[in-house]
Amino acid sequence: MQTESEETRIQEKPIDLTSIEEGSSLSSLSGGNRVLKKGPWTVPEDAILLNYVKKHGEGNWNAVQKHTGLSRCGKSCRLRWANHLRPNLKKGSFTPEEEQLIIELHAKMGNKWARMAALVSLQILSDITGFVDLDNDDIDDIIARHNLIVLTAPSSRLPRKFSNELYFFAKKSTNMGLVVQMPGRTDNEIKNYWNTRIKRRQRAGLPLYPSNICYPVSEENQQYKNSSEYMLSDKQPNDHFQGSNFEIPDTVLNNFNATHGSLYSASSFSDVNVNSLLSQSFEPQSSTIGNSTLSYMKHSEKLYPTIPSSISDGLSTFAYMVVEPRGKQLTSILGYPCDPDPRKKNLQHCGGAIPGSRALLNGVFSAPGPILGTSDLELPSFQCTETEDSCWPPCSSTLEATDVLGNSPSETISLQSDCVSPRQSGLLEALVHEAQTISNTKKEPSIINNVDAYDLESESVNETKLESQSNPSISSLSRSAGVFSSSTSLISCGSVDECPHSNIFSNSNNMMATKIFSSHKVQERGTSFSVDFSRPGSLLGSVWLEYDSCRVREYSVLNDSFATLLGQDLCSNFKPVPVGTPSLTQGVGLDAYLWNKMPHACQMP
DNA sequence: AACACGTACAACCGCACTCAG
DNA sequence: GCTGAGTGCGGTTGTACGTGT
Repeated sequence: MQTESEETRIQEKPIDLTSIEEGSSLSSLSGGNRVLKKGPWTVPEDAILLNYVKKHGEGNWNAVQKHTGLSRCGKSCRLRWANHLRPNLKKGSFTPEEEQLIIELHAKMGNKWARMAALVSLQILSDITGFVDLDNDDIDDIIARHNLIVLTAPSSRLPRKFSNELYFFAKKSTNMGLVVQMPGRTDNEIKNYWNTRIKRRQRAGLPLYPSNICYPVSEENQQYKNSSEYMLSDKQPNDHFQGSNFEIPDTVLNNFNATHGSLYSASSFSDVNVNSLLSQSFEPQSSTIGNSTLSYMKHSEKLYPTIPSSISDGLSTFAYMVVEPRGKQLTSILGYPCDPDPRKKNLQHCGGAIPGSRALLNGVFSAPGPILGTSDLELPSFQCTETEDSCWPPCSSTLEATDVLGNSPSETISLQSDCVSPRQSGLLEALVHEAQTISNTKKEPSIINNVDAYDLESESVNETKLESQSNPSISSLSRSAGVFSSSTSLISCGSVDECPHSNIFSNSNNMMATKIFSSHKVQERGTSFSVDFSRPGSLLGSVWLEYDSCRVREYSVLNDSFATLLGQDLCSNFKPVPVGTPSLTQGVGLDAYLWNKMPHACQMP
């Protein structure tokens, strides 16, 4: 927490490293006699770190000092980023619902702050979107009973670089999918909250857990310890939760089904993406990508009445991408103040780009983001709040397409695709197909990524033209391609007819092999699905696509995250769950994998 | 106004884990 | 298999702020 006086003091400092180092009254020596500053971060330091992440992405924090001269150790940089600079952090007081959830989670999990943070963030997602009303139920049970496929992992098992705020949801038998990067609470927040709460309660002589938290902590924790897969364990210790009446609002789903639409949701599609845009201004804008222009809509429900208000209400925090069915517009609904300007509607067919995404294209990309020093950002943190519509608003900046590795924009990716129709197919399925397509066509050396030709009406997975650069990662992903799908359409990642070039972005340098989850159902029907999760664009990028331009570059660290999450070895480790295999998802399709039921690679040991 | 105390939060520290070489 | 770098997590500490006396 930075006080006003402190902030004033900080802002008086010039933004140069000298001042930072000179101001290191609290400093220590590290290796090489490098003086490392301790204590509160200053605005210049934040700017340096932000700029670094913008250029290089997350990770390799120790390199920050080397590359920027910032007198902070890598751990400090990571912490600062994770707890304050990272976009989509929800700050402010905990809501009663959050508090209740924390209590429950702590009763079940103990001091697993990071994991609790992820789950609390999930609740936040629920609150905002209305898509998943967790209603304090056990999340695993919810996921199972509602046929959700969830790609998430307890943060402790997440591979490196994977944002533990990143979740993927897919409602089976629908065309809906959610890819969400949680506007979450940090573990530190929850930890602090809990500690203060404990102290308060202890001081007041109150029991640690309210009476409605009836399961003993020790027992739960013991079970938790015994289960390496708590989060999505087969049998949760609190099975009494299963009696809860959780329901995903079918109306939400039906609305989309009615239009054969699909929904993506993402609050932030890339930490780095957004972060990279921090220097951008806040101004509504449209984006031009190739021949396409992206538009942002402020009031999505007006333009797209099928979007439940509960969802649209959350657009200030989340970015949603609605993928309309074939013959309809592909519309991006971004979780930022969108421009209802009808003049920009003509751009909708071109799909969308996520503000802040690094999915920068050859065209002009609208990159929303606060400008340091020009926005009313809360200092020292830049995180969004639920109600901050101004968080990551569109801006009229043009970003040079530069990937996380600093590759030049000229290193573009040529994408070609036949139009995708999400009808009768889920985005995920389309993605699965995409990966397969990649696998089948990876031999084409000149282009990195493919674009799906995914005729959902016929459920054919042909007509896809993949032009993929000869890339080891592609090969890797192809080899590791597995299946992650259900018999029904899960996610429609495709574009529409008007968008013949559904492009997925990929950073060849960061591309990782695919991890694909297989449904026995899929295998039963012999469908060879494969999802290129090394190109999270398959999950995400496909909706913030460049449609007209055939050359795209993937700058999304989110993609990296997905790729990392999905890893490189899943396929090899993956063992399809046999039909009839007992599952926690009793009565639920086995393709609704929970973590402990997912392919091994999903279960980070 | 000054002080003490409690609260909230940022940041640091130590340990453990992962992964590449 | 070993080692070191990088990273994540939980515990702890430091500090600013609010409030009551």
